[in-house]
This record gives sequence, structure tokens and C-alpha cells, in this order.
Amino acid sequence: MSPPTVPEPTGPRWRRRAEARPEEILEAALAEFTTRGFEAARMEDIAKTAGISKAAIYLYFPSKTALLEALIEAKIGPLANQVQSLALAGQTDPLMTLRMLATAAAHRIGDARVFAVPRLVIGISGRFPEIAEYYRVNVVEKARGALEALIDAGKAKGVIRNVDTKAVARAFIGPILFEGLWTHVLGGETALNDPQKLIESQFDILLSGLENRA
Amino acid sequence: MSPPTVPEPTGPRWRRRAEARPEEILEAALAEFTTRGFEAARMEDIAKTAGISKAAIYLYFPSKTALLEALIEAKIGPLANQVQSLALAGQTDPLMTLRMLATAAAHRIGDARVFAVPRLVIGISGRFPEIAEYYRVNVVEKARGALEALIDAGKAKGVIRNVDTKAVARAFIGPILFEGLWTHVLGGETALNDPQKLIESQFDILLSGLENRA
DNA sequence: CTTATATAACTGACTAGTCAGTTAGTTGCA
DNA sequence: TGCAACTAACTGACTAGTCAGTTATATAAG
Repeated sequence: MSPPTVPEPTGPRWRRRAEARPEEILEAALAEFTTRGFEAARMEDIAKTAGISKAAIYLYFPSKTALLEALIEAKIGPLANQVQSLALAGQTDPLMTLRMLATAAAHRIGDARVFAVPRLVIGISGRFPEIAEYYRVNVVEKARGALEALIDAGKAKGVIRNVDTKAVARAFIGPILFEGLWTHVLGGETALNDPQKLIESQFDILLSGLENRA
Repeated sequence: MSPPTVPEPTGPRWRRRAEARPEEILEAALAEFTTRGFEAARMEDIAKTAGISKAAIYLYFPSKTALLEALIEAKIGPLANQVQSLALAGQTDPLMTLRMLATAAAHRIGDARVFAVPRLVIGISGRFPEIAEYYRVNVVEKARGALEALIDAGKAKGVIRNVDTKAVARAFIGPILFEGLWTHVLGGETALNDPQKLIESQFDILLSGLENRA
């Protein structure tokens, strides 16, 4: 065993990088929160992952809770807005847009890093109801609203028969959500590695129904 | 303000009730875990809720984690077994049995106390993967298996057309699960206070499909 | 029906350890 | 030189789990 050679013998011990820090801290926080949960994650570990000292975090975020809030805002806001505008643009062909949205959603939910945030929200919802509400209003309600508008457009066009819009939205989101929980939370064998196929069978059922009409 | 009168001036300071304690402790633990989350729940508070001292908990359960495990076993095991036997008994009329099971499930999931355990499991799944696995194997896999057997029976009888069984199971469970999360985790307006109606619209969609065939 | 004895059930006070947040001082850079 | 960015070391508060001692109750003996 030779003594460990210093990898960077020259250069400063640290650099002033005030611009880049916040985002790096958020990345590190997401990683720690995701693997250990919010409560068990240690600020010291987040700092280490971000490559700074614990005290430096407090130069950018006033508290651990603030870190969580900022994280959710940064990671989730854009996503919902994207869904919303996509749905709005696709009103002319609602069924195809629905299929596209569902496939995209299944694809993203298959990624553990993406599913980490909703999972985190579920975990802390008891202690931080205001975060749960933020998530509901700014993410789920937005996406759900967009979906319902699309379904209503389909009904108006006559390609979807007259059924309860909210129930249809549930029938689209629910199965994908279930597979996400099954995969990432319960560690079961996943069908999410082939999102295309998943959505295809889902649409087969939803569009044509289960009853035998041969 | 009169000085508070002692409610029970006579009688012992505590009673020996070894038979009743474990269940009371589990009840208290469920309440605390549910409102504060597993990590933030304090053993002292659980003890207070159960009406005993903190040390007394350790006469019955070796650790906080053991408390959580016992809780899940006690609250959930019976439920899954019940689903399983109901499904087995209803093979002769699969569609009616499915409808019955779905209604019962929606009814139960509407109860915040029942939904508390799965919610807890989701929250701690990162830190206690073995608990998540226990839950998957002993609850979800069991119920899902029973459901799939029922669907296969329907296909064999010809009342359900030839579609992917797993996808159908997802299509049954997913929407109910979604509504549970929406209601109890995100605090949204719920459709679960009328489980009958919820399931009716769900079955309308699932059986007949969305396409307009007028 | 007492009263003595044994022990299971329970408590209060403590320990050892953890961790969010603070402070006093150091370093990089303009 | 001046000051913003950063760190090491510290503190205060909190809590899972322990333990020595106390109390309730079952049972046996008088």
C-alpha cells in the first residue's frame, strides 16, 4: 500500500462558483432524498455530493424544507406545462394525441429518476400537506385538466362516445401510475421497459372494451 | 378556572393488561405513523397515545422498525387473503365478481385509515426495501394473481374477449388506486364517497370501450 | 377470608448518538 | 485591499433504546 498520491497537487482548495451552486445542490438533494427519503437524508451528505461544505448550502437555501420545496418547483413545473401545451396543440386529433401523451408518460415513468419526485411527494405528504397541495395544483390538476379537455374534444368530434370525462381521465392515468408504483416502489417485474407495447394493450382495452362482440 | 379535579381519584396508577397492549400499541403506531410519517413519529408519542410509557413498548416490540412490520402484517395480510378467496369462489360468474370486488375495493380505499398503510409503504420503500417486498409478495401479488385468474376465467367462458390479462388487471386496479392517491395524499375533491357510481362508470368504459359505434 | 410471596407488567430517568443550523475565521478573486 | 464565497468546528435540541427500580396482581399458605 503506497500512500495515496494527491490527485490535484496544484490549484485552489475550492472555487467561487456562485452561479452554478444552486442547481448542483438541488441535484444532490434529489439524489439523497430519493435514496434515503426526506427525513433520513443528511445535509452533510447532500453537501458532499454537491462537492461543498454543509454550511455552503445555507448560503443558498435557508433550510432543509426550503430545499425540498425548491426541488419540486424546479423539477416539476416545466413538465406539467409541457403536457398542457401539447394537449392544447393536439385538439384536432384527440385520440392520436392521447396515445402520444400516454406513450410519452409511460416512457418517462419508466425512468426511476423521474418517478422519484412523485414518490417523494407521497412519502412526505403527511408532514408537508402544503407541498402535496402545491403538487396537486401545479402538476396533477394541470395535467388532468389538459387530459379532460382532450377527452371532451374527442366527445365533441364524435370519436369518443358519451361517457364520464373524469372516469376516462382516471382510466388513462391510473394504469400507468400503477405500473410505476409496482416497478419503482414495490420492485416488481416491470412492463415499463416497453412503453409502446404497454400503451398499445391499454388502448386496445380502452377503445374497444372487454366484452366479446363476435 | 377551577383547579382540574383528578378524574380517577381512586384506583391504581396503571393496570396490568398484557393481552390488550400489543394491539393498542399498533393502533397508536398506525395513527402516529400516518400523521407524521415513519421517521418523524416519536416512540414517546406512540406510547402516550397508547396510554403507556415508552419503555413498555419495548416489552412487546424490539424496535421501531419491528413495530412497522407488525403493523403491516396485522392490517394487510387478512385483506389480501379475503380478496383471494372471494375471487376463487366467484369463478362461475367472473364479471359480476369483478364488479363486486372493485366496488368493495373502492369502498375500502375511500377510508383514510385503510389507505394509510399502503401510503406508508410507499413512503418508506426507499429505506426499507424488504418491507416493500413483503407488501408486494403478500398483498399486491396475491390480489393481482386472484384478479388475473378471474379475468382468465372470463376469457375461457367467452364473456371477455382475448386481451392481455395483465393489462386488464392494471385497468381495474389503476383507476381506483389513482383516486385513492388523489384523495388521501393530494387532498383533492374525491369521487370515492360514492364508490358504487365510481365503479359503474369505470365498468361502463372497460366493458363497452370508448369508441363510438352508433 | 385474610395475608405473605413471587413475579409479570410497568415506569422515570438516563445514555449515547445524531443532525439541522450557526459562528468565527479563511481563501479566492477583482 | 476589500469583500464575496466558502469551510471547519461547534452548539443546542432531539430521540431511539436501556435499565434499575416500582407497582399490580396471581397464587399459595395460614
